[in-house]
Amino acid sequence: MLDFTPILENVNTYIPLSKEESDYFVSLLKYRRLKKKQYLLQAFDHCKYETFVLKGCLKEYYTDYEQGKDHIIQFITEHTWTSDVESFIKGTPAMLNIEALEDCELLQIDYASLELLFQAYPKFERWCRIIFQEEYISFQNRILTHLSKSGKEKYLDFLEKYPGLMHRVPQHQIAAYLGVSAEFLSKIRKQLAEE
Amino acid sequence: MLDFTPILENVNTYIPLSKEESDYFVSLLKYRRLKKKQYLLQAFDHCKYETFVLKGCLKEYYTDYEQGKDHIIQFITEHTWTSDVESFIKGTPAMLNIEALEDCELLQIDYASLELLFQAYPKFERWCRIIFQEEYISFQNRILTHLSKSGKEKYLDFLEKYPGLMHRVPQHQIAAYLGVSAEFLSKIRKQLAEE
DNA sequence: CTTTTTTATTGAACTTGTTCAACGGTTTTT
DNA sequence: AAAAACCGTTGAACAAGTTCAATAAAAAAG
Repeated sequence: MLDFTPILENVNTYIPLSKEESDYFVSLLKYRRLKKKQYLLQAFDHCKYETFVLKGCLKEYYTDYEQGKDHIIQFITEHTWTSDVESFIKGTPAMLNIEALEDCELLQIDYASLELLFQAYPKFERWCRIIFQEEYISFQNRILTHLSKSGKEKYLDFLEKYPGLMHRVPQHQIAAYLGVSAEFLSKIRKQLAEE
Repeated sequence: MLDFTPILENVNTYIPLSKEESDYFVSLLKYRRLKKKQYLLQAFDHCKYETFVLKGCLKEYYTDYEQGKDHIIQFITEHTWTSDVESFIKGTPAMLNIEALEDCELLQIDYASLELLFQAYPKFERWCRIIFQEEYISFQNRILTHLSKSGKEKYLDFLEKYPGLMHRVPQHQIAAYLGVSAEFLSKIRKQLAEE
């Protein structure tokens, strides 16, 4: 039997839900599993779902075909949401890939269901607004980091902000998140170890 | 007499408003002028307003005291919104400065008024949610740019995305937005001119 | 258990971008 | 009208980060 506690807690942090509201919300969710290396979303497809991670870890990234390089926008771990927002909302082809780095358990809601939810209980608009505000703030901080910090500083910040992720994700992918080459990250770590 | 057309159009893009809703919204707004070089917000103050720009141009930036450098998050021009979102919502001290680059005319709404508005007409939550979604997408693209592009490419992208701003804002501030030194931007421009 | 694939490290040569200092030309301010 | 502050450019020396190629270790697949 499926445990909806984590997702309900996630919503309840921002808007208190009645039994009726919780039940309706839960009735719109679909359960899905994904094995390591499988795609939740591929670039150029239409992103049909907002996805909540119950278990596992994924990466959301952009592939630059000219350079032949991946750039990681975000790692997505337990109890957070992911989607290609623009594709989800506007129905345009996705720009991003989302791929499982571990076996995952997920809950998904599609666009039509979300609109039903908003119409039935407008307070969910508020919840969604607050989620986006939070993500906006964290993207803003990420931009500041890129504007002002060296590779070494970005790496140290990452360790503080996402403790444990370093041992869960291959190092060259951390590099693709920080915006440095895999080789350079290796040299940063060597230098830090020598201190 | 004040012209509320631009701000009402801005809202109406996302949610259609009745006369009553428009009137109530407008009644909550305060008009304000700012001269060039004046602050709309200073770091460590509390950001009390969301601000809509009727006329003029501002910069939103973070001052790194260790390095003694400013890093520009965004230029804000006509018909867009600005605030230090985290400070506005959570009441914490602002991290950012917002300063007029030209004489400005502004409309402002404070936190209490915005909550009144949300309670009176929940559809404004939707509007606010969509605004944040849009800004989220544009921040995401900015991060991708920083992950994948050289100084020259970032500059060319900037010219395309914000035509005219180059001639409205001092060049060294464009550099502080792009994340390169003022001298290097000058060299990029020289190189482009020679082609 | 063996093969293949993925991952991390290292060094050398190279590229991109920074720093510093100097200069001349505008704007502002007084 | 003079002085001060601001702005953009340039060159030389330097620092940060990339690329490429080689190597070894670890993990996944057969």
